[in-house]
Amino acid sequence: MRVSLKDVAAHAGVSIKTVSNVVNNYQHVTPAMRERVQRSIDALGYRPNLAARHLRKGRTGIIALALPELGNPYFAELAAAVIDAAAEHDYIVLLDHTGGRREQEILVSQGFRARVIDGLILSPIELETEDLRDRADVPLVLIGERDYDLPYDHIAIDNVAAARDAVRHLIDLGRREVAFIGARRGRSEPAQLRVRGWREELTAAGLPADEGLVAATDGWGHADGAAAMSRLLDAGRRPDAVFAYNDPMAIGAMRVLHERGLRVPEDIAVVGFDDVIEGRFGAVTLTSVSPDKEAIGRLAVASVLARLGGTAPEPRRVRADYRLVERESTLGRRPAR
Amino acid sequence: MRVSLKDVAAHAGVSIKTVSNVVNNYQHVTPAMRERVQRSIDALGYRPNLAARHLRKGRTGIIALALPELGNPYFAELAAAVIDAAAEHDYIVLLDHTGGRREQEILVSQGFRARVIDGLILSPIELETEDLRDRADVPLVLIGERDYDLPYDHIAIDNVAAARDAVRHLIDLGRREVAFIGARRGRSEPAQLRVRGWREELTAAGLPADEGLVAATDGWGHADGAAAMSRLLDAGRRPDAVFAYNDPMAIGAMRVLHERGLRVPEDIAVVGFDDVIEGRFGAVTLTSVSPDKEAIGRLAVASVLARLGGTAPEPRRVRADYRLVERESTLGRRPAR
DNA sequence: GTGAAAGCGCTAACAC
DNA sequence: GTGTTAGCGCTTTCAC
Repeated sequence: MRVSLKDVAAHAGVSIKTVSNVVNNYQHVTPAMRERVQRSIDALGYRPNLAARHLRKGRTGIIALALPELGNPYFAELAAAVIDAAAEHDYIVLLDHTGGRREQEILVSQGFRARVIDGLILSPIELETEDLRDRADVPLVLIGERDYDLPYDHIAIDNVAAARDAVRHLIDLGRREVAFIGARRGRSEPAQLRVRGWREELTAAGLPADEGLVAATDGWGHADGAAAMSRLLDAGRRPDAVFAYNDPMAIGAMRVLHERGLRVPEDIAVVGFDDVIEGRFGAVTLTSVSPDKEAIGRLAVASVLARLGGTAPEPRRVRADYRLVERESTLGRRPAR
Repeated sequence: MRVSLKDVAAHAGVSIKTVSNVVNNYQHVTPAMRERVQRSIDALGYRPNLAARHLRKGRTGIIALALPELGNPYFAELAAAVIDAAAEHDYIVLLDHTGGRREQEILVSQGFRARVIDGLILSPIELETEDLRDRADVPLVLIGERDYDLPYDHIAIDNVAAARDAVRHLIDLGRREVAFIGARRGRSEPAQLRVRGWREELTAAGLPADEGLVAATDGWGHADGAAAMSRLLDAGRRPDAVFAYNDPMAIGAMRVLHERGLRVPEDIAVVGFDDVIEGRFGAVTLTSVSPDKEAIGRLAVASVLARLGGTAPEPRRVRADYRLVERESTLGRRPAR
């Protein structure tokens, strides 16, 4: 059976409170007493019962992280960053995946799936502003590329600027017809900011932002990128560059180009988003926007904990860093990886 | 403030117990009473406090899943499978990553990091048999390719057989010098079973199992596979086939072959392990052993819960299915993906 | 079928 | 500095 504070107290011949003091590193305990109690703790193999502590304190020590999918390495790496950042504050992370589906995201945001959490970090895809109006009581922090006008902290890179940088890079290389792969059908448009960046930069360069070169997709995986690329080509379009919503889609698109005998970057240059490890090891390495995942994770955790501690200022947008990593899919083979 | 059972009881003019009965769907409650209480529950927006319930029942409703890393999509997909399987039983999953480091794995196995869990599913890399002798009290289920002689449930595919199938496939294609990439230095040898399969199948085919073609690595990512491949080639070896410990390593190796102008599969055929999505979208799609991740996740969860429920039989090994998916990296371009 | 009361293990007042 | 005690919100005997 499990040993409790009481057992330790009896074993050490002291009161429960004293044991509690030792366990919680309370200041005013004499070293002698501390050691005596510690000995009993070790002898009995006492481990605090968190459920009881939580009941008492009203805190669980758990924050939830809800991501669209784990299979995308970007989110996997982000999850690792959040888990590590939380661990530094003695918090543990409960991971959930929404599949990027609105109903799931709503459920998660209302604390349905994980009802034992102190706070929630959510990366929404389809969630709409109105879904967040009436929420459960735990602090919520948003991460990712959607743009919401709501009183929650939101950690993200500047998606418009990053997209502009990517398109600028392509234009600087002399490309004139830049396709965008990965806009979304329907009213929910997660890629909105990146499409906007694409449009703004083309316009700024005096180039037409040809909406016929914007390929919508249902999902955001390799296969969706491949399908979108195929559709574009089948429609008779032959852009000289492709900017994809994310790396998996860019890689899917490159596979199609390869199958059709089109060379990357000679015929078509490709830029992705997220800088996933996979992009560094293909036959053609992938140029990509690289968000500082570690910072996003760290900032998100800090944000939740600040709100939990009541020390948080007004809800705010926090910008994480990013940089454009140029590789073979735009520069060609010469430069080393 | 949070509403409790007591509040609901007062509001409905009944006792706490009656409300509890309704909340827990206890059988013997008159429909009239049930509805009256339900109305109060709805009116007050009552939601049960899980911490209290857990304290009382001694269960938390949480199981932990400890994986070497999330970045590897194989583990990410496995995590998704476990999360879904657990959700079907109203369990939530706490995800942890060990980095495949022994100390971390020991800590996790002793329930150090997550002390709120009812059970644990662990995928060990470096963990040794002796590390598991003295453990915390929650049920433990092992998954993955390590082989332990210990009284815990262990869910895995037949790694030796799968490796033999992979090598057999290469031999059937006429390959005679099959390298193995991803053995491990040091005493801990996670790849052990796969190396054994490699050795057995070569021997069975009357071919030499040339240990000089076994490349050891420190990690198991793309870069490790690339480095191992480079080393092999730099040492003057020119196998006509490579069997890699996992897909990322296989892809890393293919990148090196590509850089050196060696063709896959004409010059060197490549087989990976895990059937990660990435392998289906490279310039050369990757032949790979495809474990039934969904089954592994489902079986692991079922196993933990059975042990929790006390309905579990003797600790046992459970074999999940797998199949060899043949693609361009062994068959060449002709067959469709 | 429903109510009263004990207690899960812990923390935090408050006494001493 | 250490002990006593109440009570977090719930489930669960056991009466009624």
